[in-house]
Amino acid sequence: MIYLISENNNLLASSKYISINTSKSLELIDKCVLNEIQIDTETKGLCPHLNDLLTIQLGTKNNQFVFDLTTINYLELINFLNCSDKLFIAHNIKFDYKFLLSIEVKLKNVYCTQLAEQVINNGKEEPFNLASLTQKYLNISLNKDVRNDIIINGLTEKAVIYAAEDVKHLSLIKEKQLEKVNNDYIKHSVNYLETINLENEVVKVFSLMEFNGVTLDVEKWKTITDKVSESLFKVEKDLDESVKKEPKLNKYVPKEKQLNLFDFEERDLTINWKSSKQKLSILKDLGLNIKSTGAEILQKNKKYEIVKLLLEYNKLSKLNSSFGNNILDIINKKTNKIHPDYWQIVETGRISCKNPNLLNIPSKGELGPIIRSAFTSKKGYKWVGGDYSGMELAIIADLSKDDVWVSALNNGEDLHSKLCAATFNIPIDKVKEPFPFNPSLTYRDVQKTINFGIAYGMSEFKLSDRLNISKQEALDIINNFKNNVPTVSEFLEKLARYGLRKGFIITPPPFNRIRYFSDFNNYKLNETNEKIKGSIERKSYNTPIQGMNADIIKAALINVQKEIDENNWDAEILLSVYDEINTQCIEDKAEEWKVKLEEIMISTAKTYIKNVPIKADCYVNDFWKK
DNA sequence: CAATCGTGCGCG
DNA sequence: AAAGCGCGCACGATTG
Repeated sequence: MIYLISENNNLLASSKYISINTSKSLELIDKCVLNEIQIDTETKGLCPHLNDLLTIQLGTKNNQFVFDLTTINYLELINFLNCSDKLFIAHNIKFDYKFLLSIEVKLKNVYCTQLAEQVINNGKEEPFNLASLTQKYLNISLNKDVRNDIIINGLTEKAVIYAAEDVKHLSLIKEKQLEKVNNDYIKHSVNYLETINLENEVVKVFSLMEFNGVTLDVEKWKTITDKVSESLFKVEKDLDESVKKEPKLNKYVPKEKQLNLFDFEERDLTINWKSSKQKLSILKDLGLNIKSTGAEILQKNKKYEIVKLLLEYNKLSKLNSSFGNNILDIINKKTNKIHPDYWQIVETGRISCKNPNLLNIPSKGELGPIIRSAFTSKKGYKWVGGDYSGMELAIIADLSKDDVWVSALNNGEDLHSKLCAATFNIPIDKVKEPFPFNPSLTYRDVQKTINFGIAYGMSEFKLSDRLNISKQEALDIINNFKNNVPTVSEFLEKLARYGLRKGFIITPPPFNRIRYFSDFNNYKLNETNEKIKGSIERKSYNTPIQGMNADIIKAALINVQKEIDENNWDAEILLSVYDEINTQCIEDKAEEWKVKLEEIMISTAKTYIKNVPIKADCYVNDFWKK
């Protein structure tokens, strides 16, 4: 049965549903709903700050309630939602949650059928939109065409029925999903229910983060981007000039330009230095034997002036395009803040971010910290942020239980230096001396490359390339490394064997996040295909480590938000970048909050990583620091 | 002319 | 570029 709660006279007379008032409907809901209730919203657009919330639908399999917010007084409904301890089930709940925030509703318990589906089929190429799930699990086809109708025509009879339909099937879908989780547990001894719970908790934090947004100091940003484009322009001219001076590149200089002494144009060459193809052709004509124009290759040919300039040009060009004034167009007209879209689950369990991507804002080099400093806390508030240090190394130590790694971290030794001394068989006080095969690096630099690289399946090809040494030398170093930390090597190889045997890999307990390898079937068809095999092996190495890191940071976000809510901190989480959590807090509490934040980050990680110490460093500032 | 692909690089 | 993992974005080149 469909119930409509509306004051719209055009709708009230239909025989297809029953019209009742809010009190009566909430009474009914309380009576017929035991512990879970399905929820959905219809809105005038995608932005909770700019577009109105039109309806809220609550429902069970048998009864659906459509609240027409455009005509009723919904205070009572708000109160009901805020106080309810029931589990609210929705598909893509982050969307609805943000719109509920706009009318000051915060649901306590939620289950998102989309997130659950993503967890269950993580890595498989299966659709997870509502229509697909309804089809797949219940063999019912949903008609989604009416959605745009609501935006154009408002609530019609057809729309009421459609809106009700959306809160009819989610409970059953949830049931089927949990059945599948249970079956997988029986079949593979993998229980990723904990991951589903984690995602359903942390989605509330991501909703808040998106809703609250981040402040960008526009004037500061413009000053920086102006400086970048000015430098870019200069380097471009220098590049043009050096082409004109180089006889080998004569063909890029038009004849008439060569003779023209009174050239008043800004540029007289037509080379597009943004074009990889043109760059490659020019560098080849200059005499370089290269196959691509990536930074790593250019770095090795810096004896050419043009290459040096090109490296500088590429850097500035990247900053100018990817981190230029485009971002200003994304600033919300109403809040004057940036509200990015988080994608909550990528294959390893990490998040991603777009419109704009706040996970790759520059932090390195001369300009990085300046660029980040344009992200500020709001007036009267301090930016309180922090990050875990060496989390992935700690995870490797914790999971492998390798004596060398574990004891180094437990004794507060420098892991890179210690391993370095072992790999190269040199005294520990000599690790910062130049690496003989490539004196621009130290032994310790080389070891760092290995520690982060080998653990993810880096081969002698890449290592030799990276360090400018022969394949044999690289191979010797790798073997030496492996012999010195055999437990780490065994641990990683075990993961690779598991991945190749099962076609999926899981992150460590308690989360046991599963990741299927979509190319596993291709591997089974031809097990000698080293390309696919190698790829699965490397993903098997990397996923548990990167994934556990992601699981932990999500748990930390949940705990930080819990602390804010339970103890009424005047603070909010602004953004989380891999192993960073950034918040803002009212000025006079900021120092206290910093201590608390650090404490929560550390204690959260400690509940999952038990064999080695965990460090987090937090700070109080006026803006984002690196 | 729009859609898609390829290259390259920002972050961890 | 097959040969370290995970992303999103911009731009040029190609395709249809």
